[in-house]
Amino acid sequence: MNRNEIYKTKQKDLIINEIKKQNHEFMIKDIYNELNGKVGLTTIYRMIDKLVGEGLLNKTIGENNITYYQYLEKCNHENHFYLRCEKCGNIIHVDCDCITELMSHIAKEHEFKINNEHIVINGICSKCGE
Amino acid sequence: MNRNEIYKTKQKDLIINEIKKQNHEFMIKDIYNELNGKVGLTTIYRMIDKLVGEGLLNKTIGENNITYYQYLEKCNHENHFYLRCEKCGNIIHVDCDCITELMSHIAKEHEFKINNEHIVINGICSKCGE
DNA sequence: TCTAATTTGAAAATCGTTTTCAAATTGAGG
DNA sequence: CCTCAATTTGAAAACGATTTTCAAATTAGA
Repeated sequence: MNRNEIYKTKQKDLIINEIKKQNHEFMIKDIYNELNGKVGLTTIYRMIDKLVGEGLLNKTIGENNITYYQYLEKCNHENHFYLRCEKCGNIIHVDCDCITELMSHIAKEHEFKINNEHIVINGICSKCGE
Repeated sequence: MNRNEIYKTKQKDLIINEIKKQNHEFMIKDIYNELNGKVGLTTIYRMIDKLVGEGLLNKTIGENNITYYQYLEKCNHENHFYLRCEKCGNIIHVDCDCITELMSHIAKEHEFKINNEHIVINGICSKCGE
Protein backbone atom coordinates (compact mmCIF):
# COMPACT_ATOMS: atom_id res chain seq x y z
CA MET A 1 0.00 0.00 0.00
CA ASN A 2 2.78 2.35 0.85
CA ARG A 3 6.27 2.06 -0.41
CA ASN A 4 7.44 4.24 2.43
CA GLU A 5 5.97 1.96 5.05
CA ILE A 6 8.92 -0.22 5.64
CA TYR A 7 8.18 -1.28 9.17
CA LYS A 8 4.75 -2.29 10.39
CA THR A 9 3.71 -0.79 13.69
CA LYS A 10 0.58 -0.84 15.79
CA GLN A 11 0.43 2.95 15.70
CA LYS A 12 0.09 2.96 11.94
CA ASP A 13 -2.74 0.46 12.09
CA LEU A 14 -4.51 2.39 14.81
CA ILE A 15 -4.34 5.61 12.84
CA ILE A 16 -5.49 4.06 9.58
CA ASN A 17 -8.39 2.35 11.29
CA GLU A 18 -9.44 5.51 13.00
CA ILE A 19 -9.29 7.46 9.75
CA LYS A 20 -11.48 4.94 8.00
CA LYS A 21 -14.02 5.24 10.79
CA GLN A 22 -14.48 8.95 10.20
CA ASN A 23 -17.57 9.57 8.17
CA HIS A 24 -16.79 13.03 6.95
CA GLU A 25 -14.15 15.67 7.41
CA PHE A 26 -11.99 15.37 10.45
CA MET A 27 -9.15 17.20 12.09
CA ILE A 28 -5.91 15.90 13.52
CA LYS A 29 -7.33 16.56 16.96
CA ASP A 30 -10.26 14.25 16.27
CA ILE A 31 -8.00 11.34 15.59
CA TYR A 32 -5.79 12.21 18.52
CA ASN A 33 -8.69 12.42 20.93
CA GLU A 34 -10.29 9.27 19.62
CA LEU A 35 -7.03 7.40 19.96
CA ASN A 36 -6.89 8.80 23.45
CA GLY A 37 -3.18 8.77 24.13
CA LYS A 38 -2.53 5.50 22.35
CA VAL A 39 -0.59 7.33 19.64
CA GLY A 40 1.40 10.52 19.96
CA LEU A 41 0.38 13.67 18.16
CA THR A 42 3.60 13.81 16.19
CA THR A 43 3.08 10.37 14.82
CA ILE A 44 -0.44 11.24 13.74
CA TYR A 45 0.78 14.31 11.90
CA ARG A 46 3.44 12.26 10.20
CA MET A 47 1.12 9.47 9.18
CA ILE A 48 -1.58 11.77 7.87
CA ASP A 49 0.91 13.79 5.88
CA LYS A 50 2.04 10.59 4.27
CA LEU A 51 -1.51 9.60 3.39
CA VAL A 52 -2.20 13.00 1.89
CA GLY A 53 0.89 12.55 -0.21
CA GLU A 54 -0.45 9.25 -1.43
CA GLY A 55 -3.77 10.81 -2.36
CA LEU A 56 -5.74 8.76 0.12
CA LEU A 57 -6.68 11.78 2.12
CA ASN A 58 -8.09 15.04 0.94
CA LYS A 59 -6.75 18.09 2.72
CA THR A 60 -8.68 21.30 3.15
CA ILE A 61 -7.52 24.32 5.05
CA GLY A 62 -10.52 26.01 6.60
CA GLU A 63 -11.03 29.71 7.09
CA ASN A 64 -10.00 29.26 10.70
CA ASN A 65 -6.64 27.94 9.58
CA ILE A 66 -7.46 24.49 10.83
CA THR A 67 -6.65 21.70 8.45
CA TYR A 68 -9.41 19.23 7.70
CA TYR A 69 -8.98 15.86 6.08
CA GLN A 70 -11.22 13.31 4.52
CA TYR A 71 -10.58 9.77 3.55
CA LEU A 72 -11.08 9.16 -0.16
CA GLU A 73 -11.48 5.82 -1.74
CA LYS A 74 -8.65 5.24 -4.10
CA CYS A 75 -9.81 6.44 -7.48
CA ASN A 76 -8.34 6.28 -10.90
CA HIS A 77 -10.59 8.87 -12.37
CA GLU A 78 -9.01 11.47 -14.52
CA ASN A 79 -10.62 14.40 -12.76
CA HIS A 80 -10.48 15.03 -9.07
CA PHE A 81 -13.42 17.27 -8.69
CA TYR A 82 -15.10 17.41 -5.32
CA LEU A 83 -18.14 19.09 -3.89
CA ARG A 84 -17.70 19.89 -0.25
CA CYS A 85 -20.72 20.47 1.95
CA GLU A 86 -20.12 23.45 4.16
CA LYS A 87 -22.59 22.14 6.68
CA CYS A 88 -21.76 18.50 7.21
CA GLY A 89 -18.26 18.52 5.77
CA ASN A 90 -18.97 15.63 3.46
CA ILE A 91 -16.99 15.55 0.27
CA ILE A 92 -18.63 14.20 -2.86
CA HIS A 93 -16.54 13.07 -5.75
CA VAL A 94 -18.04 14.14 -9.06
CA ASP A 95 -17.13 12.09 -12.04
CA CYS A 96 -19.05 13.74 -14.81
CA ASP A 97 -18.40 15.16 -18.22
CA CYS A 98 -19.50 18.56 -17.03
CA ILE A 99 -16.08 19.07 -15.53
CA THR A 100 -14.22 18.17 -18.66
CA GLU A 101 -16.53 20.48 -20.53
CA LEU A 102 -15.92 23.28 -18.10
CA MET A 103 -12.20 22.75 -18.37
CA SER A 104 -12.14 22.93 -22.11
CA HIS A 105 -14.45 25.93 -22.11
CA ILE A 106 -12.19 27.74 -19.64
CA ALA A 107 -9.14 26.75 -21.65
CA LYS A 108 -10.61 27.97 -24.90
CA GLU A 109 -12.56 31.04 -23.91
CA HIS A 110 -10.63 32.20 -20.89
CA GLU A 111 -7.18 30.98 -21.77
CA PHE A 112 -6.66 29.26 -18.48
CA LYS A 113 -5.52 25.70 -17.90
CA ILE A 114 -7.36 24.34 -14.89
CA ASN A 115 -5.37 22.09 -12.63
CA ASN A 116 -7.70 19.14 -12.25
CA GLU A 117 -5.67 17.33 -9.65
CA HIS A 118 -7.70 18.82 -6.88
CA ILE A 119 -10.75 20.99 -7.45
CA VAL A 120 -13.02 21.61 -4.52
CA ILE A 121 -16.17 23.66 -4.67
CA ASN A 122 -18.15 24.44 -1.55
CA GLY A 123 -21.87 24.44 -1.12
CA ILE A 124 -24.69 22.57 0.51
CA CYS A 125 -25.42 18.92 -0.15
CA SER A 126 -28.90 17.53 -0.65
CA LYS A 127 -29.10 16.10 2.85
CA CYS A 128 -28.32 19.43 4.44
CA GLY A 129 -30.17 21.48 1.83
CA GLU A 130 -32.65 24.02 3.16
CA MET B 1 -16.16 53.67 2.02
CA ASN B 2 -16.19 51.99 5.35
CA ARG B 3 -18.82 52.49 7.95
CA ASN B 4 -16.44 51.18 10.57
CA GLU B 5 -13.81 53.75 9.74
CA ILE B 6 -14.79 56.39 12.18
CA TYR B 7 -11.43 58.04 12.62
CA LYS B 8 -9.09 58.78 9.77
CA THR B 9 -5.47 57.87 10.37
CA LYS B 10 -2.32 57.91 8.30
CA GLN B 11 -1.82 54.21 8.96
CA LYS B 12 -5.08 53.33 7.26
CA ASP B 13 -4.15 55.36 4.21
CA LEU B 14 -0.72 53.83 4.04
CA ILE B 15 -2.12 50.32 4.17
CA ILE B 16 -4.82 50.93 1.60
CA ASN B 17 -2.34 52.53 -0.78
CA GLU B 18 0.08 49.69 -0.39
CA ILE B 19 -2.64 47.15 -1.03
CA LYS B 20 -3.70 48.86 -4.22
CA LYS B 21 -0.12 48.80 -5.41
CA GLN B 22 0.05 45.00 -5.20
CA ASN B 23 -0.44 43.52 -8.61
CA HIS B 24 -1.35 40.03 -7.58
CA GLU B 25 -1.65 37.98 -4.45
CA PHE B 26 0.18 39.26 -1.44
CA MET B 27 0.77 38.24 2.13
CA ILE B 28 0.58 40.28 5.28
CA LYS B 29 4.35 40.18 5.42
CA ASP B 30 4.59 41.84 1.99
CA ILE B 31 2.64 44.83 3.16
CA TYR B 32 4.53 44.95 6.42
CA ASN B 33 7.91 44.84 4.72
CA GLU B 34 6.92 47.36 2.11
CA LEU B 35 5.67 49.73 4.76
CA ASN B 36 8.98 49.14 6.48
CA GLY B 37 8.07 49.85 10.07
CA LYS B 38 5.74 52.73 9.29
CA VAL B 39 2.76 50.67 10.45
CA GLY B 40 2.69 47.95 13.08
CA LEU B 41 1.92 44.37 12.18
CA THR B 42 -1.14 44.29 14.39
CA THR B 43 -2.64 47.25 12.64
CA ILE B 44 -2.07 45.65 9.27
CA TYR B 45 -3.81 42.47 10.37
CA ARG B 46 -6.71 44.48 11.68
CA MET B 47 -7.08 46.61 8.59
CA ILE B 48 -6.85 43.71 6.19
CA ASP B 49 -9.40 41.71 8.15
CA LYS B 50 -11.75 44.63 7.87
CA LEU B 51 -11.24 44.87 4.12
CA VAL B 52 -11.85 41.17 3.72
CA GLY B 53 -15.08 41.62 5.62
CA GLU B 54 -16.09 44.34 3.23
CA GLY B 55 -15.36 42.14 0.24
CA LEU B 56 -12.60 44.36 -1.10
CA LEU B 57 -9.99 41.71 -0.53
CA ASN B 58 -10.03 38.11 -1.52
CA LYS B 59 -8.57 35.73 1.03
CA THR B 60 -6.97 32.43 0.16
CA ILE B 61 -5.27 30.11 2.57
CA GLY B 62 -2.43 28.37 0.79
CA GLU B 63 -1.27 24.81 1.30
CA ASN B 64 1.54 26.16 3.43
CA ASN B 65 -0.98 27.68 5.82
CA ILE B 66 -0.04 31.16 4.77
CA THR B 67 -2.91 33.48 4.02
CA TYR B 68 -2.83 35.30 0.72
CA TYR B 69 -4.92 38.26 -0.23
CA GLN B 70 -5.77 40.07 -3.40
CA TYR B 71 -7.39 43.38 -3.98
CA LEU B 72 -10.59 43.05 -5.96
CA GLU B 73 -12.32 45.84 -7.72
CA LYS B 74 -15.71 46.20 -6.22
CA CYS B 75 -17.95 44.04 -8.30
CA ASN B 76 -21.66 43.56 -8.41
CA HIS B 77 -21.55 40.40 -10.41
CA GLU B 78 -23.78 37.63 -9.27
CA ASN B 79 -21.08 35.01 -9.35
CA HIS B 80 -17.76 35.24 -7.64
CA PHE B 81 -15.84 32.74 -9.62
CA TYR B 82 -12.10 33.14 -9.78
CA LEU B 83 -9.30 31.40 -11.58
CA ARG B 84 -6.11 31.53 -9.59
CA CYS B 85 -2.79 31.03 -11.32
CA GLU B 86 -0.60 28.76 -9.27
CA LYS B 87 2.49 30.23 -10.81
CA CYS B 88 2.09 33.99 -10.68
CA GLY B 89 -0.67 34.18 -8.10
CA ASN B 90 -2.89 36.31 -10.27
CA ILE B 91 -6.59 35.94 -9.74
CA ILE B 92 -8.89 36.29 -12.72
CA HIS B 93 -12.52 37.01 -12.22
CA VAL B 94 -14.69 35.01 -14.58
CA ASP B 95 -18.03 36.47 -15.40
CA CYS B 96 -19.44 33.96 -17.81
CA ASP B 97 -22.55 31.91 -18.26
CA CYS B 98 -20.53 28.74 -18.02
CA ILE B 99 -20.57 29.09 -14.25
CA THR B 100 -24.29 29.53 -14.01
CA GLU B 101 -24.64 26.54 -16.29
CA LEU B 102 -22.32 24.48 -14.16
CA MET B 103 -24.22 25.48 -11.06
CA SER B 104 -27.57 24.47 -12.44
CA HIS B 105 -26.16 21.24 -13.79
CA ILE B 106 -24.64 20.38 -10.43
CA ALA B 107 -27.87 21.33 -8.69
CA LYS B 108 -29.98 19.23 -11.02
CA GLU B 109 -27.83 16.19 -11.67
CA HIS B 110 -25.79 16.04 -8.51
CA GLU B 111 -28.21 17.53 -6.04
CA PHE B 112 -25.74 19.98 -4.68
CA LYS B 113 -26.21 23.71 -4.26
CA ILE B 114 -22.94 25.44 -5.04
CA ASN B 115 -22.08 28.41 -2.90
CA ASN B 116 -21.19 31.00 -5.50
CA GLU B 117 -19.96 33.61 -3.08
CA HIS B 118 -16.43 32.49 -3.47
CA ILE B 119 -15.33 29.83 -5.92
CA VAL B 120 -11.64 29.56 -6.66
CA ILE B 121 -10.14 27.11 -9.10
CA ASN B 122 -6.41 26.77 -9.48
CA GLY B 123 -4.44 26.33 -12.63
CA ILE B 124 -2.07 28.11 -14.96
CA CYS B 125 -2.91 31.37 -16.69
CA SER B 126 -2.08 32.09 -20.31
CA LYS B 127 0.92 34.24 -19.46
CA CYS B 128 2.52 31.51 -17.39
CA GLY B 129 1.26 28.66 -19.57
CA GLU B 130 3.88 26.27 -20.81
C1' DT C 1 19.82 -13.38 19.20
C1' DC C 2 22.16 -9.46 17.38
C1' DT C 3 22.14 -5.45 14.86
C1' DA C 4 21.19 -1.78 11.93
C1' DA C 5 17.51 0.79 10.14
C1' DT C 6 13.25 2.75 11.23
C1' DT C 7 9.72 4.62 14.09
C1' DT C 8 7.98 6.81 18.03
C1' DG C 9 6.75 10.69 21.06
C1' DA C 10 7.78 14.20 24.65
C1' DA C 11 9.54 18.44 24.67
C1' DA C 12 11.10 22.38 22.43
C1' DA C 13 10.99 25.30 18.52
C1' DT C 14 8.56 27.68 14.86
C1' DC C 15 5.53 30.72 12.87
C1' DG C 16 1.34 33.00 11.59
C1' DT C 17 -2.16 35.22 13.92
C1' DT C 18 -4.80 37.22 17.93
C1' DT C 19 -5.20 39.41 22.30
C1' DT C 20 -4.01 42.73 25.72
C1' DC C 21 -3.59 47.14 27.36
C1' DA C 22 -1.42 51.48 28.03
C1' DA C 23 -0.20 55.31 25.29
C1' DA C 24 -1.15 58.17 21.28
C1' DT C 25 -4.39 60.09 18.08
C1' DT C 26 -8.67 61.84 16.36
C1' DG C 27 -12.49 64.91 15.96
C1' DA C 28 -16.59 66.96 18.05
C1' DG C 29 -18.06 70.53 21.07
C1' DG C 30 -16.88 74.18 23.60
C1' DC D 1 -7.17 76.70 19.99
C1' DC D 2 -8.64 73.56 24.30
C1' DT D 3 -10.74 69.58 26.42
C1' DC D 4 -12.23 65.24 26.51
C1' DA D 5 -14.25 60.91 25.34
C1' DA D 6 -14.03 57.57 21.84
C1' DT D 7 -11.08 55.30 18.83
C1' DT D 8 -6.80 53.58 17.10
C1' DT D 9 -2.22 52.07 17.49
C1' DG D 10 1.56 48.77 18.37
C1' DA D 11 4.86 46.30 21.43
C1' DA D 12 4.74 42.48 23.91
C1' DA D 13 2.61 38.44 25.38
C1' DA D 14 -0.44 34.75 24.40
C1' DC D 15 -2.19 31.37 21.41
C1' DG D 16 -2.54 27.30 18.63
C1' DA D 17 -1.46 24.44 14.91
C1' DT D 18 2.35 22.29 13.02
C1' DT D 19 7.31 20.91 12.70
C1' DT D 20 11.72 19.67 14.45
C1' DT D 21 14.80 17.38 17.54
C1' DC D 22 16.73 13.52 19.46
C1' DA D 23 17.08 9.76 22.54
C1' DA D 24 14.66 5.62 23.49
C1' DA D 25 11.83 1.88 21.71
C1' DT D 26 10.56 -1.12 18.01
C1' DT D 27 11.01 -3.76 13.89
C1' DA D 28 12.73 -7.22 10.77
C1' DG D 29 16.46 -9.32 8.41
C1' DA D 30 20.76 -11.94 9.02
